[in-house]
Parts: sequence; C-alpha cells; structure tokens
Amino acid sequence: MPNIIFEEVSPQFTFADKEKQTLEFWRDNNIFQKSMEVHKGDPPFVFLEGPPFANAPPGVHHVLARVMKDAVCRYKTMTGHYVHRKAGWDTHGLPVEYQVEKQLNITNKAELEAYGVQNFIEKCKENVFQYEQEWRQMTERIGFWVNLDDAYITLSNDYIESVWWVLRQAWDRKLLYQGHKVQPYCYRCGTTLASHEVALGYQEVSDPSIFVRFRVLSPLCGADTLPLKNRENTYLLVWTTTPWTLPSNVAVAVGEDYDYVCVEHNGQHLILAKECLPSLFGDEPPQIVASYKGSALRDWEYEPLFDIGQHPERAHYVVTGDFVTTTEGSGLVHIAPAFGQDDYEIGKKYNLPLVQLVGADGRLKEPGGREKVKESWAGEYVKAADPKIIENLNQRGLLFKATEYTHQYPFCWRCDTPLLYYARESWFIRTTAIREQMLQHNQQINWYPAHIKAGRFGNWLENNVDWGLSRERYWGTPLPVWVCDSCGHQHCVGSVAELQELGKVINPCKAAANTYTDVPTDIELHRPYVDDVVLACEKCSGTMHRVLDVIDCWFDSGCAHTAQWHYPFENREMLEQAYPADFISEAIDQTRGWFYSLLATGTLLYDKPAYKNCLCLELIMGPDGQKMSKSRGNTVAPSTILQEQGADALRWYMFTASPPWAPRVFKPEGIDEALKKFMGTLHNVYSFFVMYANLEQVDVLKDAPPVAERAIVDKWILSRLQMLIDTVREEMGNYHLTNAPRAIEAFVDALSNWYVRRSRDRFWGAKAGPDKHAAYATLYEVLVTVAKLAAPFVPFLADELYRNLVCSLDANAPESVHLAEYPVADAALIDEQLDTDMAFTREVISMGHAARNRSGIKTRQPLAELTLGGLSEAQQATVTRLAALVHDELNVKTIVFTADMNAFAQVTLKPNFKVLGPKYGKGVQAIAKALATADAAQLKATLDATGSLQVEASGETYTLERSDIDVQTQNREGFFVEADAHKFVALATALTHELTLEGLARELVNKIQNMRKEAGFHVSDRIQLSLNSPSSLVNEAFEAHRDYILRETLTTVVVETPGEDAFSLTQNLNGEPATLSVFNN
RNA sequence: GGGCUUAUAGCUCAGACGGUUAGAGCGCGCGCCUGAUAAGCGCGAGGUCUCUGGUUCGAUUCCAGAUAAGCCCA
Repeated sequence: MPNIIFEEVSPQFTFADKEKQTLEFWRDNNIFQKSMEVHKGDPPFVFLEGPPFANAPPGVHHVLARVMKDAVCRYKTMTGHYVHRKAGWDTHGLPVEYQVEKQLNITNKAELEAYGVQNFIEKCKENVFQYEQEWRQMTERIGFWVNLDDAYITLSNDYIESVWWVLRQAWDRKLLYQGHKVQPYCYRCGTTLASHEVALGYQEVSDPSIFVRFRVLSPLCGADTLPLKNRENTYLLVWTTTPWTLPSNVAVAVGEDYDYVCVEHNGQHLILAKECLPSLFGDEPPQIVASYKGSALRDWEYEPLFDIGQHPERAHYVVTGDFVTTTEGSGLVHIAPAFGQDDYEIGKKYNLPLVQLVGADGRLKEPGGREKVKESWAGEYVKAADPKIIENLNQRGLLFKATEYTHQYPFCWRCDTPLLYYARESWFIRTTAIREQMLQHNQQINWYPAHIKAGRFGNWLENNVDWGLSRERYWGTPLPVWVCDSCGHQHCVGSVAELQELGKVINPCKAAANTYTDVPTDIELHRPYVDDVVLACEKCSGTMHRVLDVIDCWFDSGCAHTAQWHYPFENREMLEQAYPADFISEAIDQTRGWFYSLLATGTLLYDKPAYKNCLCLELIMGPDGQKMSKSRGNTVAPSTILQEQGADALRWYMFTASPPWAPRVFKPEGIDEALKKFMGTLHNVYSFFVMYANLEQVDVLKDAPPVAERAIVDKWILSRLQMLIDTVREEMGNYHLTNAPRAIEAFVDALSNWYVRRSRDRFWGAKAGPDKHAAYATLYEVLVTVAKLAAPFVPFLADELYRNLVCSLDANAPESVHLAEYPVADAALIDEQLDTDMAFTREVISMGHAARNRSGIKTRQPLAELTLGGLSEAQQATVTRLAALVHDELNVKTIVFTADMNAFAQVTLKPNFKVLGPKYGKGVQAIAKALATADAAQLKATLDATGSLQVEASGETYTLERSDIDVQTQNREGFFVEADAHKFVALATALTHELTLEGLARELVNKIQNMRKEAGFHVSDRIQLSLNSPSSLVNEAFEAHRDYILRETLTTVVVETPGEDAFSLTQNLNGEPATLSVFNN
C-alpha cells in the first residue's frame, strides 16, 4: 500500500456535515481568536457591528448582512489587518414595549402604570433576549466571526452612561432643547405612536370637507393690483377636512406660484385658486374680477373665525407654503400649527402662535381659559365637535359648502380611536446646527452603491430637521434632564458619578416620604429606578425631578462608536484607534436610521464622519417576488437551509446571485446551483487531485519543475490564476462582494472544464517525469491559492481544502486558511497573449464540437481532417501552437487552414461601422446597402487581390480598405460546418479503414471502463479481460490497438474464456456485436 | 405628493465610452462526453433590450418624458 499523503476524500459526504466538523475544529482550536491575535501588530481595520434586535428570530436578510460583514472582515484579516469584531445588541424601544404589552394584555398607559413600571421594565428585559440563542446559533453556523461573548448591549448601565455623556455634550453646546413636535397621538391611550404603528391602522373613512369664508380685512397690496371695489365683501375661500382644528386657526396658506382669482358669486367676492374653479363651481363658473399670483396674497389679513385668546405673535394672515395643492380643495389651506407637521413648520417659519384648543384628552377647550364665551363644542371630543362648529359657521354665514370626503385616515391600532396629529412637548437635538458638517462628512464616506451619497442619504441630510429625541414611554435610555419644580431650572446629568454627587433617592416607602438616601453606585439607570432620583436645584431651594421621557432608541445605537467602549469612562485609547470605523454594512432602510444616527452623533462629538465605507444592502424578496413577511407566508427560514445545503452554499448564493444592493428574489433553487456549480466543481477537482496524488505518490513540493519548464496548459492556468488574484483583490478593495466570487467561480469552471479535462492523462497512468510532476505541482498550487482566495466567502470548504492540502505536507504552516496570508499575484507569471490565444483556441474547439454534433459522428470516432477558414495569420499560428489541444479535444488527425471561404460558408461583406461611421457619416448607410446587394464572393476576391474596393453608393464612389470591411460568414447548409461571424470550421467525415479501427478501439476502451465501474472495481485494480466477437472488424481493431486498450483499462491478462465470477455484457460497438468480460486478477 | 433605485430570454442575472449576429446560468427538448465530478459539452426553441419622443449616419446603450415595480420620506 502506498503512503497516504493527503487524507482521502470520501465520495459519500454532505457539505453541511463537513461544515459541522470544521466548526468544531475552529472552536477547539480558537481559530477566530487566533485570526485576530496573529495580526495584533498590523494596521487595524475597524469594523462596527450594527446591533440587531434579538426579540425576533433572525431571517435570511440578517444572514445576508452578516455574511457580507464577515467576508469583508475575513478578507481584511487575511490581507494583514487587525480586525476587532465586537458584537452588539439593540435592546430598547417601542417594539419591545408592545410585545410585552401584548403579552400582558395591557392596552394603555393607565393599565401599564397600574401593573407597575418596575414590573413592566423587568418584563422588557426578559423579552429583549428571547431569541438570543437562535441568533447565536445562526451567527455561528453561517461562520460569521464576531465576538458574541464581548458584545455591547444598549441596555447596560455602561452603555447608557456613555449615551448620557453624549447627550451632555450636546447639552453643553446648547444643542439639546425642548420644543414641540407634531406626532400621531391617541388621546384615549394618551400616547404618541411610531410611524410603523400608524401604518398598521389606516382605515377608509368619511370626514367632513368644508369650504369656509374668511373675511378679508385689509389687503396690504398695492393699488394697481386692486380692482376690488368692496373689500368688506371679500373672502378667502378656505378648505379643511378637520373642522375641529378651526378654533385653533392662526393663518391661511397659499401656493406661491399658483394663480388665484377673485370671483363674484352671490354678491360676494371669493378668492380661490384658478384651477379649483371647476371642482367648486362646475359648469357655471362665476365671473372673474381679478387675478393674482399666490405670492401677491401674502400678508393679507383676515378676520379670525373664533377667539383664540391672547397671544403676542401676529396671527390671521396669508402665508405661502409649498405643501399647498390645487388638486383638492380651494388652493387655500387653513393653518393650525398645533395640529399638523406642515402647519407646525410654517408656524415656526412665520412665528405664528401655537394655539392648541384641544386637550391631551381629545376634548376641545375654551381659548385662554376665559369662560365668558362658552362655545357649544367646549368639552366635546374632536369628532363630536365637528358638526357643532359647522353649524356655528353656517349660522354666521361663513360656510360656503359642506360635503363629505372619503380618504385614508390613521386610527390607533390598539383601541381604534382616530389619531390626532398633535403638537406635544418634546426634546430635540439641534442637528440643523451641524447640518453643513454632516454634509461635508458625507462627502468623505465611500458609499456602495455610490448613488446613495448624493441620492438618498445626501437628500436626507439636505432636508435635515432637528432630531425629535424624546418618547413618552418607559423602556429606553432615560433622558437625563432634571427640571426644578419651583423655578424650572434644567440640568442634564452626564455620568453616574455626577448623579451620585448631585442626587438623592427618594425613599419609596410612603410612610417615610421626604426622606432620602444616597444614590447607590450600582443604581440601575432605567425607569423607574432613576425616576426616584431628585436633585437639589442650584438656582433656588426647589427640588429637581427627571423629565419622564426616554429617548429614541436610534440615538442609542447611533452612539455605538463611542458607547460600545463605555467611552469616556473606560477604553479611551480604543476610541482613538477605532474612530472612525472603516466599515459598516446594513440594509438600505438604515439611511434614515443607523447610518444617519451614527453620522449625526459622530459629527456632534468629534466633527469627523463616523465611518469611511458603507455597504448598503437591499431587501430580500420571497420566492414569489413579494416582500418577505410572515403574513404572506413567503419567508424562508435560514435554519432549514443551513441544515440541508449548508452555510457555504447559502453564503455563495448570497454573494454571487446579484449585487447585494439590488433587491433580490430569494430562490432556494439558487442555493442548489451554488452548491453544484461552484462548490461541487471545486470539491471534485480537489478530490480528483487527492485521489491521484495518493495513488501516484508524487511529491508536489520537491518534484515541482520551474514554471518555465512546464506544459503550456500549466502556464495558462497559472497565468489565469495570477489575473484572478488581481481581480479579486481589486474587487474586494471596492467592496464589490459579487464580482470577486463570480471571478473565482469562472476560474474554477475553467480549471475543471479545461485545465483538468485536458490534463487528465498527465495525472493518471502517465510515466513519472517532469511533465507529470509539473501537472501535479500546478494543480496543487492552483488549489491552494483558490482555497485562500475563496476563504472569505466559503470559509468552511476553503479551510477543508487548505488543511488537507497544506497542513498534511507542512507542519509549520498556519493551522487554518484563515490564519494564512491572502495570495499576492506574481506578475511574472501573467501571460496575456497566452490567455487570449487559449480563449481563441477554445472558441475554435467549441465550434468544432458544434460541427461534430451536426455530423452526428461521436467524438470517440477519430476523423482525418479539420478545415479552418477565416483565420488571420496570427490566429493560424495560435492554433498551430496549441494544436495538440485541438487534436485531442476534437479527435482529428490533421488541421488545415484554407483561404477559400466560399466552399464552406456563405460570405457577406458589411461596412466596419465603427471605422467608417466617423469617416463618412451618412454615407455609411448607403455603403451598407451597396455591399448587401453586390456579389459578396466576387467583392471579396477583388479585396483579397487588390487590398481595396470601389463602391458606388448614392452617386458617390467610396474607396474601402481592408480594415473598412467586415467579412462575415454564415453556415451554408449541407456541410458539417460551423461558422460564426468571421470564421468557420469544417469536418471531413470520410472514414478510412484505419480510422474505423481506431474508432472501434476507443469504443472498446469506453465499454470496458464502464464495465469496470459497474462491476465495482477500484480505479487502480488490475483486471483480466476476455473479448468474444463474431466481427472481424472488432477483432482486427483489438489486435491493432491491443497495447492501447490494455493500458487504458489496466488489463494485465487477456484470456479466451472468462472465469466464473466474471462480469460479462454483450455490447454494440458502432454496430458490431461483441461480448466483453472483466474479472479480478 | 417628494426623493432615490430598477426595468434586457419563462426565471435569476451579465453587458455595451453609441456600431447593424445582445450573452450566461437555470428550466425545457434532442444529442454527446466521462474511471474526478452533487459534473461537463454541443445543438435547438425562447428577446419589439418597458413605452414615446429627442440627439445621431447609426440608440437596447446618451438625453427628456411616460408607465410599472421597490425602498425611504410626507
């Protein structure tokens, strides 16, 4: 028995099983940790993990993000960087609260408070990690190397403390302030809703749609634009669908560039947008008495509809806003800043008073607390007030028209109450103050794909508004602002130490009210614990209580660059090294989420971009092309795939199917394809190598001849390998994680289907010698290099190859491919001419296959001659140089070149448009016509003879050179010919007696080989053979090619009569009968 | 309503500084090759390169508009 050089590769395996063994190997030998340690002194590459939520099971889109991150980190590691990989968990926020509420059957804040905030918070903590195990398993199983045991967790005290510190920086720079924000609000639940909740509750409803007359007081415009005779009788015609906001009206908005008209109607002058005339007056438009641009109406004052109380700001005049439309209503929009985002913005812009005559309970209030004008709707819920307000307007003659309006309106998804867009007191970060810096920093970020920079993200930054930070909720980082009960003084606490220094804890026991204890060092910074801390006011003798809000959880994760290190309380040096991050990658929806929050906090703190490279991933659609969702039932569970096809196949599919920034349809069949096409092929080449290397006992390290002395196919594949290395490095440098593995896949295909296929007999059966050694050395080098190249993408398979191929021979080699160095191309081995030549020759061979196929003569049958036409001299030289490949592959004895195109193919002449276009412009089309109608064969003869052509076209004579003409060929029927645009191959199909015999010999070999296989012989088993045929041809062929047949089939003895245990079959050999028997020696 | 992106074969995707025969894989049909293959090769069927206009000798490619889809925002 020969020594086993490499571990035998069993043909019975599944990739998924092998991966589990590799996982064990990694775990047992701490390969992940080592992959960081070996690069400890190398330049760092900073990866920042976007923290996922572990309160839902991971889906395929999470796998996508994780494998992308992993490939980049592995690549950077192998190219000599220290890549620290800290995991993270996002834990705060409304999604958690809602899950817990659902679980506890809590439907509003009052019930929650009754249940107890403390109990509730404890439930939230449990909820957050309910799927952590699944996440951990998925993460490990897909081979995402990230340190889960040292993860940053946004709910930890350390993390919160860092976030507090960040907020304090904003506070000190006066960037944290209190204002109003219009939010969807449920007055029954007493809470605002997040946008995704709002999206849950849209219903189609019918609301009042009313047009109200606002009496114009004193137009402030010049006399020349004023054909109005009777101003007292002039009204703005204003539209609204929320009558209950009319008591809070403070302005009317028009579109600056719209055309407005004043019409006479029933003795009154009404001002409205010209475009709205038809919808309001139908076929009988009233007479137009004046026209204005919207801008001309600005500042016109009108009589308030209702008393709004005392406000210092100017109110009740016309403003302009770009949100006004004329597709509905009148082109004049009622403005109540407390009840709409547009209204609020315009209120700020024009410094309008914030009149909010609706309470947080959803009931209408009297203005200014004055009781003297008791309106009929006071105390009514908003919708109930509508008819009363309409009736009031009607009685006062101010109602122009009242109809119904059907539209989508959001309702509370929990209690079905219509939501109000309602201005609530809220805390903000003044991001508008750092907008310019953020825009500048964005310029420094490399976005993949690039259009995000100026597109989605840039636009978002351009339109930046202050960050609404506070949430009137429970489960989140508490806003660390304390306010004095008596003087209103505010203070922002920036650390636990400061809290201890300034604060005291109220004794929770009622009996001991007004007694205090010190703030403990380990105080839990969540609500309600932190709510019990009070501070002594430094301005007066009052007591300061914390504002009860928590903050937007996006701010939490947005501080990850800093808070993951518990900076500045610890790890000061880490931050210096790790900011900005080199690389982040998340889904595109994070443009407004994490991508933004990181940039905003990073700009605020350090005035530097928070990350240098950002890979934006797109959504994954279900197999039906629809967005994956549980309700549609088109989700795909990663665990099943990992179980069956394995992680590498899933990863490869993720990388190669389409660029990750294009939305993709997830097709499980695609994973099978990755498995078969790439992994299967690579694995087969690998097992082929191992099998014969063990059989033939070649020492690939010692016996390797220099490349210059190796066969041409060796040089070719090694040249391609170097080009592949360059390509992969370049693509990876550009974060193109699709093109890099696609290039590897193309290479492996060429390796298997050309290099190995054409070299097979060099590996097996050939005599030991330089050529055989060259073949083994070449394939070995290629396989090891490919394993390294592919390691970031298919870390399991790559490691298996590497460990068996490299570690079996070299005890000093790194123990895993992931500890090895990424290949560097050897430019000296690149031979571009050879590459082009090989490509051309393969093209010729491919056409030869087509011609053979057309002839119906099987490839095993040798043919005498292959004729090639249309080749340039250089191309002929190429084919001659690589003729051995053509002979072997097409099984032909000789190759001839012919200049006579006509005999085999149909020739047409076309202008070379690319050359002639710029020369003759319009004339090109005429030349084309002339060439098409002329006798192509004759023209070509002239061209060949004289080197040029005269063509008459539309009255002009054009002289065309050889290079101006494109000679094209087409198949001519009736020959065994294959033609493409410029060349053809033709087969001579006549068989001589010798060829027939040789064909039979090869047929015999083929049949015997198949029988060996069927009989279950090992590849290296020697056999005895018997042949029994009545055909003299078969017998003659056997005798003529006896050596060849015996050698190919490892036959040592030919016997007359087979033994009893022989495996016998009667075969048809090209129509000749023969009985073959094979049996053991 | 706004912004961004996309539109190429039945499906998944390439591609072309603008050049007259637009490719691959999968799937389908037929054939071939094979003692490495969970393979491979060849042939065939399958395309108004979403539509309309513009620029141009020439547009699937560039420009404008439209339509559809996706995401984000309102």
